[in-house]
Amino acid sequence: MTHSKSVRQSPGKRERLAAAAAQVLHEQGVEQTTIADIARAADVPLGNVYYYFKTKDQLVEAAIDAHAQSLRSMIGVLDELPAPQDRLKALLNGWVEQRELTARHGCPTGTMASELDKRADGLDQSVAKVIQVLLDWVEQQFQAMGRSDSRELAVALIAAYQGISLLTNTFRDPDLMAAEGRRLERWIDSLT
Amino acid sequence: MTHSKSVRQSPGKRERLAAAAAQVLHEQGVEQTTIADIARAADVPLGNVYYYFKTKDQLVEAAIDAHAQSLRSMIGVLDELPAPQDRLKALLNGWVEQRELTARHGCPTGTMASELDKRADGLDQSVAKVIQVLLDWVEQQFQAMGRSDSRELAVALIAAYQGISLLTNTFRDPDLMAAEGRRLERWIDSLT
Amino acid sequence: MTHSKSVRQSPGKRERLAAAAAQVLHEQGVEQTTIADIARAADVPLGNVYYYFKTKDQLVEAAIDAHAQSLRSMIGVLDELPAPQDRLKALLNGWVEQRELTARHGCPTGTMASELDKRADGLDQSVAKVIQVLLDWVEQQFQAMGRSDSRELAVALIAAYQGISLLTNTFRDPDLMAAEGRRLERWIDSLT
Amino acid sequence: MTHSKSVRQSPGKRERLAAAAAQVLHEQGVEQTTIADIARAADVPLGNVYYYFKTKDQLVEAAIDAHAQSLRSMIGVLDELPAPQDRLKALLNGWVEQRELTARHGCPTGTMASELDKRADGLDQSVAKVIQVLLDWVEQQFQAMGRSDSRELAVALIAAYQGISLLTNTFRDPDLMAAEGRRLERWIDSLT
DNA sequence: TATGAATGAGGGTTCATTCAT
DNA sequence: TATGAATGAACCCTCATTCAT
Repeated sequence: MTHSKSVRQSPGKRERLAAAAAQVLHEQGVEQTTIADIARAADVPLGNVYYYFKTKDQLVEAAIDAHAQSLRSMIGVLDELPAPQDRLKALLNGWVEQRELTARHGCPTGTMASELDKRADGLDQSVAKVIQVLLDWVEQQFQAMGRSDSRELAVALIAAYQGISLLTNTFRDPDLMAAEGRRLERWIDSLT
Repeated sequence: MTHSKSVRQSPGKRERLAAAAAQVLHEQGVEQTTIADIARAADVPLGNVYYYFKTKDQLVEAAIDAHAQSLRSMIGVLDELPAPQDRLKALLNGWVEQRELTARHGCPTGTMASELDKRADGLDQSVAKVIQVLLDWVEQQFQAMGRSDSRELAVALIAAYQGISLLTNTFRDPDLMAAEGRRLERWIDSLT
Repeated sequence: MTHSKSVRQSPGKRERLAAAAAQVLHEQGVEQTTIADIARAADVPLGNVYYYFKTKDQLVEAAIDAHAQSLRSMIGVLDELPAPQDRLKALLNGWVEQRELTARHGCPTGTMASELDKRADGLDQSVAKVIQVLLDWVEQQFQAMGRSDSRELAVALIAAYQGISLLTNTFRDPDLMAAEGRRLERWIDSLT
Repeated sequence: MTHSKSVRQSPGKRERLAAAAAQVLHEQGVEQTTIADIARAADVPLGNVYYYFKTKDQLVEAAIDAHAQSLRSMIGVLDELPAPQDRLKALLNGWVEQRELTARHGCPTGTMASELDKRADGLDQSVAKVIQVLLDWVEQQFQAMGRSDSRELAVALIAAYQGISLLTNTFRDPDLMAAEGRRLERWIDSLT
């Protein structure tokens, strides 16, 4: 946000850093990742990183923001679909499509939530907000389907995704995600 | 199990360290926990830790073993119950009873699986095995209930637990676990 | 004085920087002050500072010069007074009037002399010269008062001021300066 | 204090570090001194320093304590003298004897007070306390001499010392201290 | 076995200075 | 001249691991 007007600087360097942070932090975890790792991934000299982000935490925050952003854009696409059931199934579809990545590193938001919870800073709240956004959206879909227990169903769906992501990752088996995706699809159909 | 032959050494010091490791690692996460933390929690002098565990990884392994052990003993208790449905519901019950702890630190095994996956060592495989044991047991119950899709159902149940643990922890809301527990109970009933 | 020929450049920017340096360095000390601090205080872009001053040392030098300048102008005012005793008492007066600032940050010249002595560069000599100027002027006053021990008395007076500045600052008590000012006034009266 | 009982450790390492800190910080100033400098001066491996002092600030505090300690012992010696005038003159004597060191680095306590004042931490208060001790002791001597203005005189004497230390250091001229010492001796004699 | 102490390899961060425009 | 950005050397501090007794 802050530097968006400046034209002099290598364009999008801040964004490049945020994107690199999002990727590397997902792959290696927050604690295992050094600022030098992120700098290298973004092809930015180490010292220069601090021009854009004053602390490692701010880089983590930026990575979370990046995930939030891609979540919002995904939701934007899903909202194009007319029927709420189809929106939810499209969401499932996206998850299943990402199963290889998930098998390797887990759900980006979920692993971060898990790891950041162990720390004193407020970053865990930032991740919580991201998940909340998705939760709210899913709830709306169930509501649109006429379910009065929409909240509970939304929690169940997100939990199912987070849980299968963890198993997919732990066993490094993308098929787990695929199978659970099909099961959840049937479950959604059964709710109408 | 390990070292059961050596009787000479200070009784249970190794076990005390393993137990302390299990607890502290759950509370703080692997990366955030120093050997000194564990030594202090076990009331063992720092230097002495290395007599029992040559590396930090071995301590982590011992903590995983401790979790495996308590899982086995839990399974032992559950197996007393005659009906597989009741066994599964008792399992659910245990999860719900632990919801406060889960809200604070997540599922011990799940958070470790998530964190250890980011590391190069083979510790992630150790956690995977622990989860595998539970998975297999749940599968057996579904099989005993006459379900041919027992594996898929087992995966779904464990995933649901792992996922709701993560949400419970992220939002620090034990009620999430309670509600999902009730929902899963109904789901199990519906499978007969 | 310096650069008075160049008229083209943004008027007084160099002076603004020197003045800002003098103030901020007094408030924060040389080591605690970054070039960015001075740039901000002078409302000059960081990079631009280096157009006027090639190194931090040169900025410090400029700050010292600024203090020298204000010392010279003060002496100019004092010299208007006809009697040397009155000139010295007016000097005391000025010190006492600044006691609040001194309580907060000490004597600008004294604290710099103290800090710069610890460094390898020749800046300590620059501060020494400033103090020398004052010392010489005070000596002249005592000489005009007919004292043959004028040098010793001058040293004593400046030392008393530097010392009480340090105590005033250390204990953050401006009253110390006020009381010592009165005492020194009586002392001067006693010398005639 | 804390480690005084332990016999295993290289005896007095903590003290060696504190002494080295006191010396090096006096010579180079707080900001100019790195922990590595102190470690080298004490012949202690860098990392090991942190076993005894958790932060640089604690090392500075230890150095201040060392100065306080030597002040106390000096006072102990002076108190042996029967007459308060002689005690004060002996104090002066000690200052004059140290004039070479003072010319090179200033008064250890004074320069620290000056430098630490610029920092946010509470270390300045620690130095203030040290000076306070000396101030109180000097005041007692003047009181014993029957002076009702003992506090003011004490402040004046300490200020004179601090000030002449600064000048002695700034001009690197130990004779300044010597001359002022003689002058203050006469002054004390004149007060009886 | 037990224990305080020692070691050293990183990691995060700061900042004077330089660069490119 | 003006300016945001880039660079890299240093510094403080942590911690797994080893040592000496």
